[in-house]
Amino acid sequence: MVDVAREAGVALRTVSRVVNGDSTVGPGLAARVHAAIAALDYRPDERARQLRSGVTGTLGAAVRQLSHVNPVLRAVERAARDAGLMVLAASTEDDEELERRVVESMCRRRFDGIILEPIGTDHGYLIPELAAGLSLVAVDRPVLGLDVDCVLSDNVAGIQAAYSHLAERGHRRIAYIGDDERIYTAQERATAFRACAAASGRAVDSMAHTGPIERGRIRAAIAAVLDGDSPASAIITGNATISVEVLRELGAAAGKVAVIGFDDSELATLLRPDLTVIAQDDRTIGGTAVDMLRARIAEPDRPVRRVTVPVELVARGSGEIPPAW
Amino acid sequence: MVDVAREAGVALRTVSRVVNGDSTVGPGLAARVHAAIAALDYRPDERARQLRSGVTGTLGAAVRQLSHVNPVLRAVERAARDAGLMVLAASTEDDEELERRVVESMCRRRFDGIILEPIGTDHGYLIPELAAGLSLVAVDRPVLGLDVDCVLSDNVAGIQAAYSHLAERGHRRIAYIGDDERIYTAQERATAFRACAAASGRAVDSMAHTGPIERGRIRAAIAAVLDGDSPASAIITGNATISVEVLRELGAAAGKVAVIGFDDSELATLLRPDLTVIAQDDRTIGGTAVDMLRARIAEPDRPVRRVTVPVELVARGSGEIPPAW
DNA sequence: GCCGGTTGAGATAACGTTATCCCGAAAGGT
DNA sequence: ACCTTTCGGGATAACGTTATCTCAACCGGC
Repeated sequence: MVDVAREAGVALRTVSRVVNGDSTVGPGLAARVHAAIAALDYRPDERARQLRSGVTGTLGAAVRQLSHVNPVLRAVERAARDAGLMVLAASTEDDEELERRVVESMCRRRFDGIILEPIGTDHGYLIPELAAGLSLVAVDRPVLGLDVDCVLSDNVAGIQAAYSHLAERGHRRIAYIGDDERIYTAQERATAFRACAAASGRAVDSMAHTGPIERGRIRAAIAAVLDGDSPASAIITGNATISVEVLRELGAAAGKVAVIGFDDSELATLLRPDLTVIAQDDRTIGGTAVDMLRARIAEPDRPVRRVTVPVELVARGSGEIPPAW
Repeated sequence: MVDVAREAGVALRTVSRVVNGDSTVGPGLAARVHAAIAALDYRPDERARQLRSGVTGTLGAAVRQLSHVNPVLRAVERAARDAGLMVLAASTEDDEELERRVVESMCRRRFDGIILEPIGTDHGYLIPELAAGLSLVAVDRPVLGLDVDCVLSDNVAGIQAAYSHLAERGHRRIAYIGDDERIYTAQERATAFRACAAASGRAVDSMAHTGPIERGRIRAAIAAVLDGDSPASAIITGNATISVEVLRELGAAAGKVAVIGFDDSELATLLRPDLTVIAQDDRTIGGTAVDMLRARIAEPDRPVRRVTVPVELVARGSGEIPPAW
């Protein structure tokens, strides 16, 4: 910048004014400065600008896997863009240690705020950051043990809707195959399922199968649920990946048993019959997360809010298969 | 930092030494400084550190859609992490203007280098950045008109492999349904297909259908190719999204016509028969991109390299369906 | 001819770090 | 007792910006 000033024969401050489009600089000087900028390949340094001016205009997004389908992240990017903010994202890979490194790195860069899909149970490292003024909104799962803004889907209502949908169509034996219950959403959905089953007076244990997503486990769960003297006539799955694996294992039998999947996906309309799903409102979740983050940035001491976004049951066929008597 | 120094009763420079784990500071003083850091909720400012020290340790990734499946990005993140670099990513949304904003923003932040999935045809805005020392590697598509490092899949060999695979199994009428040819890879694949068809002495035009991904267009293309007096017995698709749409439209007819899809995906083993695909070597593409970027950062004047990564035909069933005579 | 207001532009001091240079004291050798 | 090392630590000056203050010149009005 000092070189540009010398080249243009003006003061340092005038170069800054030109770069920032300050109107108090005459057109002649501005042209000289622009010429000097082009001649010297001058690039302004955002870090120095932020350091001096104090504004960053940047949001961080720490999500499980950047390279996976993540409609919430898409909504976050869109909402942030509409608000004139830039989003820089990184993956946490479902690794607590990596999550910590990513978030701390974003803090050191003084991002205005962070949207986090939290993993694991120990978020103690956040305490000093929050004390030092970090604005944070958790998405999809709460930050356990810490009073932090968050936006969640209504998992319980989703499972209830699926269960009722099936029960109303005459299903008496409804099974649930879900993800590892160490994951918050998986635990919440499985618990909701067990409550539904218990409320309708049925044996719970034989119908709820949860654990890590492995082909062998899914196959065993399906076998346990469909074989035997009183087989299930309907299956609710715990998330999109489980849905894929269950449908893969069911194969030709997919038309014989009712299936409702948690999470919508492009697969849902590829299969025959199309998959009935409990769809999360990703647009609303992402948009709300950005709104809440901006509100917290503007007013750090505002009360913590926990927002639950409704889900929607989308009937497409697989959930409307009647029980085989 | 100056507050911490005062609190601990040491010089500013000593706080910096402690934060950076400099061994020349005595354990007693270090403990005092750490206590002061904790007491004052001091967070080091990465921007100031970078400004002074000159090192950022950060790579930018500008990809089409963060929230879509992108195995290359995953490989990039992994390789960068192994090299001790942080990756911050943003979406370009297939929008030239947004790509420019994202890349320029990363430049102003002085990221060490950028990995870019370039879109569109006009990358003139990159010229001054490159002149000013930007390290950049293009992935999946080249930066048209500019001599820039890039890592590409061997699209031509992939199409040739698919065509031969089908021809060897007796298919005489092979069709291609691809993406909009304004997209580089789509154009390259379509051209390769036409060359294959011409080489085997067949009419080309009626068998190659390209254009934007819209359900109506795909349906019309399939109808044009399968109906009529000499219907195609095999279809090659131009990318994963086209594969999904083609299979959706084929429906029950999917078992009657051979299909080879470009790009592997989790869908491929969900359908019956499983989908034969031309799989890109995402791991190698991502890893190579990071290697090349690091090499260019280390040696800005090294000659530009264009690397083509082989693809692999994975036979799973759908590509081995014999022609129906 | 003087005064108040506007307008264009320079000087200087931050922002929060680290690099460089320097110094005092303790340790070790003759 | 003196000289040299080594080591712990301080003072000061950058890094590339912008905020704040200042100042000169110009202009119209009375």
